Amino acid sequence: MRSTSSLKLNRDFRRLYSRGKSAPGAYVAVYAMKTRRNDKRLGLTVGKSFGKAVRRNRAKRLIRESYRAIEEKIPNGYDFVIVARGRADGAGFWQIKRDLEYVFGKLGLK
RNA sequence: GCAGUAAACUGGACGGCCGCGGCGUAAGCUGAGGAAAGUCCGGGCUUCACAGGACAGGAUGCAGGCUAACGGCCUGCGGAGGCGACUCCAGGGACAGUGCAACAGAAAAUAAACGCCGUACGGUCGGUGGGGCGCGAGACGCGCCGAAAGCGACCGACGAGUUGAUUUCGGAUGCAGGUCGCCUGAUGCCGCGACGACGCGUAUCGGGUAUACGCUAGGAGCGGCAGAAUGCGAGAUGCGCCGAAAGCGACCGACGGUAAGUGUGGAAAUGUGGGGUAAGAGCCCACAGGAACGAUGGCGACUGAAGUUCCGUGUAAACCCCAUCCGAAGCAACUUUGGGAACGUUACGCUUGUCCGGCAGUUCCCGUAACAGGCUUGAGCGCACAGGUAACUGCGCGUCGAGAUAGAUGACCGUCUUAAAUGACAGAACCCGGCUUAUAAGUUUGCUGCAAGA
RNA sequence: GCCGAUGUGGCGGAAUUGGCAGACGCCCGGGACUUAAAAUCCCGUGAACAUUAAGUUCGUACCGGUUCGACCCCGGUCAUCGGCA
Repeated sequence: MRSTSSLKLNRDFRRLYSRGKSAPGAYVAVYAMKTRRNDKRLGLTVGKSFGKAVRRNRAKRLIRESYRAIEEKIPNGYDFVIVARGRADGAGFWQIKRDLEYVFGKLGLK
């Protein structure tokens, strides 16, 4: 992803959960927060209760691909955390992508 | 063809385009599995100064072989199951010792409670064609009513309870109406045994204190034997009371013998039949069963002819004994790069216990340390040949097939194979060998049984 | 990744040298008391079948094994919880 780096530290995730703006969708939930950087950072989370390793990897890949498809339309200067919800298990690529677009629209960042 | 059994394999292929990890200056090349899983075993590798000994602790447990090693694999042996192909088995030792075996049952591992048998033993009692007195005409069988007894069953009640079949006694009365070698006779033993349980078993039923059948406990009666007085002769019979010598019998107790029997139980001292005995017993005999020794064969587990000796359970996935093996920790190991503190010659430490021996700088804390190495060529994979029943081994040729570090494989399409491909189980984290578990659908081969055909 | 522990009614929690499973408490249901409720007292309560009554079978996370007999002993799965950095 050209203009996006990844979030890795636990304290970054904690800061977004407690102080970021959030919006739930059918399959994913997005936390967003403004930063003073001039690029974007993204963290992906799939909880352990979601399923075994194969299902969690599948969900992460679909979300990452969906994010890549709409990355150009999202402004810089933000951190995001995308959380996969339990219903996303078994969902197709188009469903995830439409839901992600809807959620980002809800946050007014599209 | 149907049914089965054993083994092996596949787990879609090719391409376009937008993205991701690794290698590479670049072009480009390459990128999850048969289980990558569970972490149940075994190793490599690394560190603990050296990796030494003993105990504790743990693991394994038929034989021979394979392997780096194993609790794995192969081939056999023994046992169990199957008509068979074949499958399954933690498969050493219970005469080294200790423990445990609830309930039921007389008794559960040191047998003896009941029973059976014996005794010139002790005690209690019984009945009797016997003796005395009195009454008196019926008796036997069947049916009715009531009571009692032993044997069983049941319960929100455990009781003078209810109930089942059986037996005995009594009562009222009805039916019926007997007998000549016969009547009385407590009781015991042997044999047969109508009937027969709500007990036990089997079958049926969706199920039941259901139904059916069988068996058993119980059991009138019949036959034989033992049993006290030389009974009686046409009413020989019946009932009540008194009385008790001898003999007989029963019960209780004592002493001894016995291991046949006793509804239980997973298991009761090997089973059946006969002899034998006071009663009994592998006490003896026949047949059958088991254990030890044993010729022969096999490297061995094992086999087990003839024969000899013997016959008190199970449990060691209870403690235990025997044999063999095991130093510990794990890539978050460890190596490399700082700062501070403490203790110092038997103190600390040597990676979960104890002791002995041995060693010399060791230990702790902080930087939520950093980032690099460890990190992928290895007991590797494929093919051919040779050895071996096989597991496996040797040798030759070819080949390189992920290496991430919040963690890379995804999206959209096309073509082909196909019943379907929109995928069943499932994602490497130092690396191997196994085991175990999950798995849609499909393919191939060997073998077995049945049926048919030639 | 490594190490360890636990699993018994609706809930907590007993039962162990291997011998009657569900003690005890809470919740729940029914009844008594009350005008009604609370509190209190009494009774019941694992599941299925059968209910007039008596009863039968299955049940200690799941699947096997050892044993006459398993919550307990052994092996294997599953789930949950805790610890190490």
